[in-house]
Amino acid sequence: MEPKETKNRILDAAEHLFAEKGYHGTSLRMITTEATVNLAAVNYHFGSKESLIEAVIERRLLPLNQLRTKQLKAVRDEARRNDRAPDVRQTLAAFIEPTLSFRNSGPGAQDFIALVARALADPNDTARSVFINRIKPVLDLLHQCLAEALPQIDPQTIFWRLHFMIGSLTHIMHNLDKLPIPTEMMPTDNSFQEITEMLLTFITTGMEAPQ
Amino acid sequence: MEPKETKNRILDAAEHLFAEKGYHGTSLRMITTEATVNLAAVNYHFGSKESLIEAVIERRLLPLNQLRTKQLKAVRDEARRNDRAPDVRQTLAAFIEPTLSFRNSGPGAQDFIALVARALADPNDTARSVFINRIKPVLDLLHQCLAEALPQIDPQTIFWRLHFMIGSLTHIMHNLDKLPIPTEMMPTDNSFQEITEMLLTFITTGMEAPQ
DNA sequence: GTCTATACGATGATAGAC
DNA sequence: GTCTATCATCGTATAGAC
Repeated sequence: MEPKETKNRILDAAEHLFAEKGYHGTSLRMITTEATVNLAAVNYHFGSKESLIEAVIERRLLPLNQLRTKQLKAVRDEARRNDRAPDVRQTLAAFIEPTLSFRNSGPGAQDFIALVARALADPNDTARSVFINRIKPVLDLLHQCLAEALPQIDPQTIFWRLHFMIGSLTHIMHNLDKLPIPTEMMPTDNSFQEITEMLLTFITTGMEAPQ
Repeated sequence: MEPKETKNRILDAAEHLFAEKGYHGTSLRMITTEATVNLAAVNYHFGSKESLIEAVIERRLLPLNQLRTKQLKAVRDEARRNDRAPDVRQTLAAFIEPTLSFRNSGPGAQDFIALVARALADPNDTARSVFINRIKPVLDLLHQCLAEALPQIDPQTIFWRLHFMIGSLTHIMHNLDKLPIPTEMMPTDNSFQEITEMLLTFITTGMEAPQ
């Protein structure tokens, strides 16, 4: 078996199981069984269970953050070229849309989101600090763009509203297909796109609220 | 030892450890050691580990939901008596403020919030379904109040905005003292109250946004 | 009724031979 | 890279002391 093949099979299985059962709820045996590799292969390729979850997170997060950064800079630079402030909704969309299209890129991506949601809820998890450290530069850039877009609002207020936004985003991404949703509350079709628009309206309006 | 004393010691220790290490990360032996009771006391008083976490959740959640329900009904009935629509900010405050004052009621309450955040992130956790089932009636009441307050907005849209709000609320409650917050972003004093006001402004404005 | 000491079967982690 | 023997720890059950 090619070496890359083994590593990826382990990463896929780990992503899936960590998402479903949590870090402590998943054993190395479960992972290696699902990946149909030998138990000791994890220690061989990744060193430890803890390094494995770090690798799982970085594999997805690095390209995602690159895309977010690229889109944010595009919005900011376009506004600067035209000598005006960036549009708030456009700025927020530049951050949010990569997250959402990523979510629809496959079942592994949804597992990853569940994994991140877990990591954020875990006060001691190593996954938590990996995630937070990696996303901080993107958040700083987003904050800077919003400060340009909303000069009338205190940067401190923008900072907190940004965290309210992150709460809404992660909550809805993680719970969209897990919530007990009455049928009459479900948008008719292409529901995901509609809910995305609703979210964007909600947070854009909240972000622009007078102090 | 008084019988209630033992049960409460177990509940306190379980709340603390489940919040810190998660359900699977906590063993009954850790709990009974921290509570300085015998290992078998858990099974005697609660039957199983799973029943124990249910008891942990219900102990806090029932009074909290009663308070929320009472305040929501007060706002609604007051508005009806005066033959006008309920105020949106007041309605949201009736739901949110008990949560926040509860959070400040002691260290055990903060553990409980961390526990709930964990439960919400866990797709399979029994704690999750206990929490969701218990809070559903309150959410239904809140939805009904908001529909009265915002007749111009589609109930379906209100429903989703309500979930965006819950995301913001749980995220900020859980992460308030865990986020890496630059000192210049921290409100000068009584920060918790200020952040609450900011949250209320954010979600009220978002909730009232034109469709 | 309440608590304790102890045991059981299952399962996970790990080190060392190959 | 793989296999296996070994050990720790888990949740739970039970018998009996107070």
